[in-house]
Amino acid sequence: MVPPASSKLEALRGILALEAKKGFPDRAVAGGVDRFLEAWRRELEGDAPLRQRLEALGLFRKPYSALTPHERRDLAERVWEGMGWGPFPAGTAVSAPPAEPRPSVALPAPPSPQKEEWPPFLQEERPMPRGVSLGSPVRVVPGVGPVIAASLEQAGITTVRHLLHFLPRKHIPIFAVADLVPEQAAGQEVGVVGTLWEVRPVVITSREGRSLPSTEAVLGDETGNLRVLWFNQEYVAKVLEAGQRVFVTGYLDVFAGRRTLEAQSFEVLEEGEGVFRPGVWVPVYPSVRRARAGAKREGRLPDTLSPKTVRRVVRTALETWLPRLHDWLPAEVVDKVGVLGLRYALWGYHYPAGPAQREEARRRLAFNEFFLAQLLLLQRRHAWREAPAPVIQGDRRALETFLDTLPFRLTTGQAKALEEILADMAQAKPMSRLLQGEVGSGKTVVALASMLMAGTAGWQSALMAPTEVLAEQHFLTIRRLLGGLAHPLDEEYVLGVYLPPHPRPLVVGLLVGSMRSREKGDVQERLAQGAVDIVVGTHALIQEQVLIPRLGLAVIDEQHRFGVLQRRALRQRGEQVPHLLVLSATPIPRSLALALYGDLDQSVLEELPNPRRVTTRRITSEHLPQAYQFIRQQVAQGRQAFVLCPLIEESEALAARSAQEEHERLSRQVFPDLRVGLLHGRMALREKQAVMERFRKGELDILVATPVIEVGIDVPNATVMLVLSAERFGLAELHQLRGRVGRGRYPGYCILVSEDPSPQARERLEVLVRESNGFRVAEEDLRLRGEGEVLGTRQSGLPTFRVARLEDRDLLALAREEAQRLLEAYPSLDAPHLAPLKEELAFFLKGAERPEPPEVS
DNA sequence: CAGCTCCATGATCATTGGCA
DNA sequence: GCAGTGCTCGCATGGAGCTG
DNA sequence: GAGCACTGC
Repeated sequence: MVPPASSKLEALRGILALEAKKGFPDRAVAGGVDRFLEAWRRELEGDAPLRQRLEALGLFRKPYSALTPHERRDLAERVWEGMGWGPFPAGTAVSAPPAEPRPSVALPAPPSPQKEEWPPFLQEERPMPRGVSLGSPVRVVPGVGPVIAASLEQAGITTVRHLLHFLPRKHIPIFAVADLVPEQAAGQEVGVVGTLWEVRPVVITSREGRSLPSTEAVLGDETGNLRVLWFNQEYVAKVLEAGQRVFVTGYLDVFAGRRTLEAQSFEVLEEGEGVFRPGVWVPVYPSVRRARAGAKREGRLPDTLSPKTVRRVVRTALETWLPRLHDWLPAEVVDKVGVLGLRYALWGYHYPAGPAQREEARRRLAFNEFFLAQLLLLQRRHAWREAPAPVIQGDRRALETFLDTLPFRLTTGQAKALEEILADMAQAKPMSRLLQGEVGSGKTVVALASMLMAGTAGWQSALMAPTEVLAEQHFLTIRRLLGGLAHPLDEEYVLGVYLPPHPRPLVVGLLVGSMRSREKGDVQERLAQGAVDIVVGTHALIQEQVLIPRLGLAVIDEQHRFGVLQRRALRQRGEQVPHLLVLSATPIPRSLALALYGDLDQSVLEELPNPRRVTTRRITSEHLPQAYQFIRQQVAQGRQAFVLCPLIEESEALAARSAQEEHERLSRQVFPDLRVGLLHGRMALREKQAVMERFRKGELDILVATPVIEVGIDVPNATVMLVLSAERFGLAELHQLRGRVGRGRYPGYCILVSEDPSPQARERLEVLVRESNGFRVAEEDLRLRGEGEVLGTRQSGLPTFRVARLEDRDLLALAREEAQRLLEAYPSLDAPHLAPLKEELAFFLKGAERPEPPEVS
């Protein structure tokens, strides 16, 4: 029921004290003191003695708001003494007589007046209790029983260490009441800490007439008061009572002119719980699914652990373990780099006392990621290069022959990269090199030249692509590049060329899963006999029982996907460790490449052999007719056009369908008079080859395609690239795609069609309109994805970077340096004092094993 | 298209009465 | 294992955006 | 009010 009216005495006391402190501005109660008084007076009907007493003191005589500050002070003092509350709090002087109450805007209200202090318990140094360590199961955390433990484990959190590293999804800022203005708190969940002055049940009738038994409360801190409302939660009124200190989160709303907090959760605070105070950010963790315990009544059991539970568990883990946490990063590194100690970083990432703390904490954790990653990469590199590789010195004259038959000359970049590769292969140490350059920069030529050279030296090579489609593309490209040579052998899947003065023809074979088994067997057999010098394929190459006895050079086209694990598998493929060349089509800024490919040397193809002139524009589908008109014009001038339909990842079928539909539509309705072709990944290789051939020859005017054409199509006469649903593509991908046009004598046009009105989507695409340099596009892309989407995720068999960001390049460089230094001193990290580090490294590495997708189809 | 998660929303009143 | 005690946590629903 | 952790058997 309604609390007795007298319980409001405490509230009144608080209000008066607060008014006194601030100089009687009538701001202690949202909506004015009068609002409070009036409501109260009504309730006092049932308590005549008290009412009379108060009236005698003059409390209800005139509206509070009508009094001058001096009169208010007199009144307050009178009431205070009259009620026997002891000496009246002196407070500040009455607010300066600019008689008018200050306009509320004049309150500047610094958002977080507190200093960002660290909780003192972090400094304590306590020994780890016996039998317990960071690796102990979560069960050992006080408050975690079988159910919670099982739930956490299901979410991949099995040990205390996991708990400490279970990072918040976001934070809820705690505000001082006065700072809680709609402009500050708009839309986001906010927290407030304060004392309850009043709690009462209210019934709210929803618009549809349902009645929601709810709870209303007034909460105050030193800066003001706030109405708090719990919809449909009557029990709150029974649980909370006036006088308690609570922490409440919710959404700020202004209803009928009053600020109201729509509560989401609350927590009663014990005395001295200092964690919750204005300025601090409270973590919100990803929700954890509740483990279905013994099939107890499933009725009305939320199937997720409550956020509060998760928060509590993590917090007790932090509080219990941080004081005993030993920083595994050597102290001199911590000092030199100038990052926080591990304890502070972990605490600060969970419960930062302000933005500065959070950023500092984040930087330390980012450094962790970089540092551990570098250790892994460097170790990996070391391991790779430990075993001897064949010394390969090809026939230079044969190389000349090949280069001479090309319709173009190598750029200086290509020539340089090739020399680097050849030099590496001539060493007895396995090459470990990354060749970077966007599509069209001529990576394939370089790779092919290298493989041919290996062939002339009597060694086999394998070129591996992440998907069958790409493997086929590579094969076709190679076939074209070898076009100028004599072909003693020219089958669908096998191709042989003479490379004078090398006496024996060099044979290139294709090997992908979808080939007929007879042909597959054929290629495999020849491969095993050493009769195929260069094999192009997918993982099938290394996963199935394919023997490549004289494998000397492995080239991996790392289209974002290929993991280090596969690289490792390569090792066992031949009789020796092959040289390794990794191709990457995504230009990555050099500094960043270290983070992902730190185990590889780098060759970069910066310039394009044929700089394109491509004009790029962004339109919405309203303007499609004009775009079609434009295509029509170009075709009339003898040019050709691509129309690209998005590939929805993992769903070749869908993409094929949408491409089919588009093809249908264009050929029937839009361009019935033109020759429109269709190309998608589901078509048989033979068909694809035929379609592309026709397009190349100019027998088709328009080619509707899926991103199959990303690689390998080179049709100088094509000038228009129309991309539908462009927002579904990555920027780098789009950049590559537009590289498909404007290759010949004619300028190219890229038209990006996108409906997405969001500013982000627009800005992304605008980058392409503005930038023509692939590296800069990539950089912009990374920058825009920034914040949340970090370093391109699971690129190279490394764990995902979770907190590291692009802006942390400085840290990356430092991490690399320190990792190198450390490994020089302790190559296998065996020193006793590095044991914790090794342990952490293992923990970090585990993050890499899980997300590696099997990648079979 | 489905199945998840996450996130936002959900609602009002009463201001009197009248005298040493 | 099992029961008893004492603790903490506790709304409902619909729409939106993401992943498979 | 229910589930859960924890305690003591």
